[in-house]
Amino acid sequence: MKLATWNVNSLKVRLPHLLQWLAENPVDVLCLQETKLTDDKFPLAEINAAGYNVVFTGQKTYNGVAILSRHPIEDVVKNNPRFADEQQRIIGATIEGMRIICAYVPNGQMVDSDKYVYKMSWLTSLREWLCEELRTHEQLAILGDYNIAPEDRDVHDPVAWAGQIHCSDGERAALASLVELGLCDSFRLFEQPEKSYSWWDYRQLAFRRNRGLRIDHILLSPKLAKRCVACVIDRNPRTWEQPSDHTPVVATIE
DNA sequence: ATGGCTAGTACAACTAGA
Repeated sequence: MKLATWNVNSLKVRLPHLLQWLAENPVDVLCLQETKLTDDKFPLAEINAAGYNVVFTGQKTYNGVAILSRHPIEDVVKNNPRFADEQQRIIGATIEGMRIICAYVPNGQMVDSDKYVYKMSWLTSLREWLCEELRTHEQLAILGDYNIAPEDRDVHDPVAWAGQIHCSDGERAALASLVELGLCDSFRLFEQPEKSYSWWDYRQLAFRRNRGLRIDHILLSPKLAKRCVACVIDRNPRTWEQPSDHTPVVATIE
């Protein structure tokens, strides 16, 4: 089983990339973030034609998440039941006995801003909900754009980013508290190339200079982590014309 | 140098992303 996550930064613009990537990488499950589409505009027929079932929850202009699957999708949940949220940032479902949660964690904008406060309370509530979900689902994966670089090695310039948004102690502690639930960062189960990132700014040739952050993650429950044999970042779509600023992350479960 | 791109909304510049 291959599980993947990709922040597409507008599914309307990136649908051709999505279809091309799926044709080259026929993963079992793909979680999308930042679809930026209301549900009536979701490209259901195109995704079905590519061989995928899909569930989604979106809104105008911002946010929006979806789960694509080659297998049947059951027990769908939209948003965190413990957190009343106008913003469509979470969708979960059970696929082949695995609980799959697709999450688009708030950006936070600036440390101590209103958006940062929202990000932190969103993460606190996420932890509480995941704690419950883990009691009933031993095989659980939470995939998405966390908007948090876990460690300095996940940041191209740790000095410049020290204490900044995505790298602050509060955000890193919030991510660590998810890990304390028993979830593990599948990427770090394996030896990885140095300077591995999943996002690069559109500006100043950041991708060409590999000035990026690793903020897209696949966290696995202990049972799934034991079965995980690989986790890779696929930089290839970031080289395509008119790319998303994020690139896919793929975990392989045996 | 707090900018630099990109996408959405809507048709002129804004907000937002990270």
